Amino acid sequence: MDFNPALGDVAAIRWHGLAPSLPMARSAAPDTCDTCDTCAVRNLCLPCGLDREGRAILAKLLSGRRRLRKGQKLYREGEPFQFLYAARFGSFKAICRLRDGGEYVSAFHFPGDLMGFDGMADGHHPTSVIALENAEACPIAYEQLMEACAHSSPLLKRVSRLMGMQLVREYRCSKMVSGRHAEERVAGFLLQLSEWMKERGYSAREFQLRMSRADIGSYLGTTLETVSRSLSLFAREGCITVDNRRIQLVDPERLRICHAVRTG
Amino acid sequence: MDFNPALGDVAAIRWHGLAPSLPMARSAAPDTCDTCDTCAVRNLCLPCGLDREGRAILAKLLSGRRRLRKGQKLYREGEPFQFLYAARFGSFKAICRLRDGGEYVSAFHFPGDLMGFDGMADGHHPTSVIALENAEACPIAYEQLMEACAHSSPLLKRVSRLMGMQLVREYRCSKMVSGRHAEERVAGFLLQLSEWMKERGYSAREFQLRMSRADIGSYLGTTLETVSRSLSLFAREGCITVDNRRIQLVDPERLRICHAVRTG
DNA sequence: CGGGCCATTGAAGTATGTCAAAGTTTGTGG
DNA sequence: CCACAAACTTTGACATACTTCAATGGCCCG
Repeated sequence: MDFNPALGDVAAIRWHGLAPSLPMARSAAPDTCDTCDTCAVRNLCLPCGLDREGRAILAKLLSGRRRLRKGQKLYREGEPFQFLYAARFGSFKAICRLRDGGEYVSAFHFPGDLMGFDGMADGHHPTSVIALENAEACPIAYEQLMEACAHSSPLLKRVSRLMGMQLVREYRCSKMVSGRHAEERVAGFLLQLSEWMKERGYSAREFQLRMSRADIGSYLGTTLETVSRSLSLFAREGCITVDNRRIQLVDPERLRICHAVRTG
Repeated sequence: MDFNPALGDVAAIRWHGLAPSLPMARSAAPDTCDTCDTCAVRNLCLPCGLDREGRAILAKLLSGRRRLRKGQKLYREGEPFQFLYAARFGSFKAICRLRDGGEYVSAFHFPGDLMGFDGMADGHHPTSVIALENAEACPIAYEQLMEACAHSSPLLKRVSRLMGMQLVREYRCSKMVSGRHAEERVAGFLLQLSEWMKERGYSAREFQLRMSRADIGSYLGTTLETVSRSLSLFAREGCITVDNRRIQLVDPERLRICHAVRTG
């Protein structure tokens, strides 16, 4: 495969009328440079907690960004694993093909998340990652990152921690799904989303769903109809308001109860 | 908490009439020493692929073993994360408490697996790991391991790969569960178990389940009754034979079909 | 403005959870 | 080594939460 994941489809580069600029090329403008210092999510992402030296090392690993329009793929299932990607803005879903041709959503990613760890096992990505809206991600060459980790203990610690967080996120997901009724799953999903929004400085009470009901259903191991019905139910009970993809958590506490214990 | 995870319950040490020997103490007998060279699963575990130097570094990190009787805990939920544990023999389950007091099985572990990565995220284990039979695991001090990784690039690569495999295992599990009917899940579980047995040099066609039907049900997001019924069904159809916990895969190919597509 | 995607809601069928009872295996203590 | 108890497994009957199928309406993008 002579496909360079850091480059991607040419179509991905032209976007919103911007002049096509190769993402691997270092930008000429110094304020849109490839250090993390100006990034909105630097406190969630790799550089968080690193000293000046660690960040200098990190800066050398970063080279340009990948800009994606809604629906475009950051990487594809089966592609060789060469890069981790830090989500800069926009949101993403990871999908996984099943033998029978179906697909399911295995994860959602938001700014500050590191994506692509799944390729570490055997050097190929088992999932595809798709932008749910116009989005941008910073490719990080994995080999170089490991090399850098071998020289910078703080960087190694940071990377390990992020890997651990990825694992824990998986756990939390199965915890949310395991043995729970559909409504509890949807309630849990909304609460988790609210958490994520809060972490990123957005309102925890009101937010926009970036994914379809079908995506949510797939992620939660149920159907889009059940998701829709659950949302309608919560709205009828006054826990939330739903306006298409705009969600308002009117009574998060009650939603939490819905999540924890089955409502009668 | 002044509980030393590498030491564990004193009861865990007395086992099968063996003289109590502190697992942290280096064994006097040279052939039961703490290097990996004599271990049955060295080709699945950490040392795999490491050169002489890498293994020498690794040997210095290992100090004794944790011996557990059936039902005893290797580590507990909430405990500070200090060690990774390499499963040496026996099998394990990881359980995760839910808010409502219930528990669910989040993973099974077999010899060669590295356990405890989940603690990397915030320094505490979110799960407990319990021995399903008499078992032994090698504690590896995490801080020291990271330190060693900073000096040995091959070791770092090996550790990263194992972390990746852990992540992928999670993915595979959700893939097995996601959107599938109970029978397909059980079929998938048997096939995965068969894989694991084969990897470890045991028969892929005939093996003993180390876990209860309830454990399997919990792991697969269903009930013990459904697991039992699925097994009975497969047996009636001639795909497998079931003698309590002894399973024989008579027709793995047909089982694979049961796993992939719904049988009519 | 039109077409396609997405969301909502209803009705009906079914897979699976729940409850219960009986049989089996395993472990313990005399 | 045997006997008893506890834990586990199997199987049946029943209830129900959820999927599936279908039809309608809204939203967004070209």
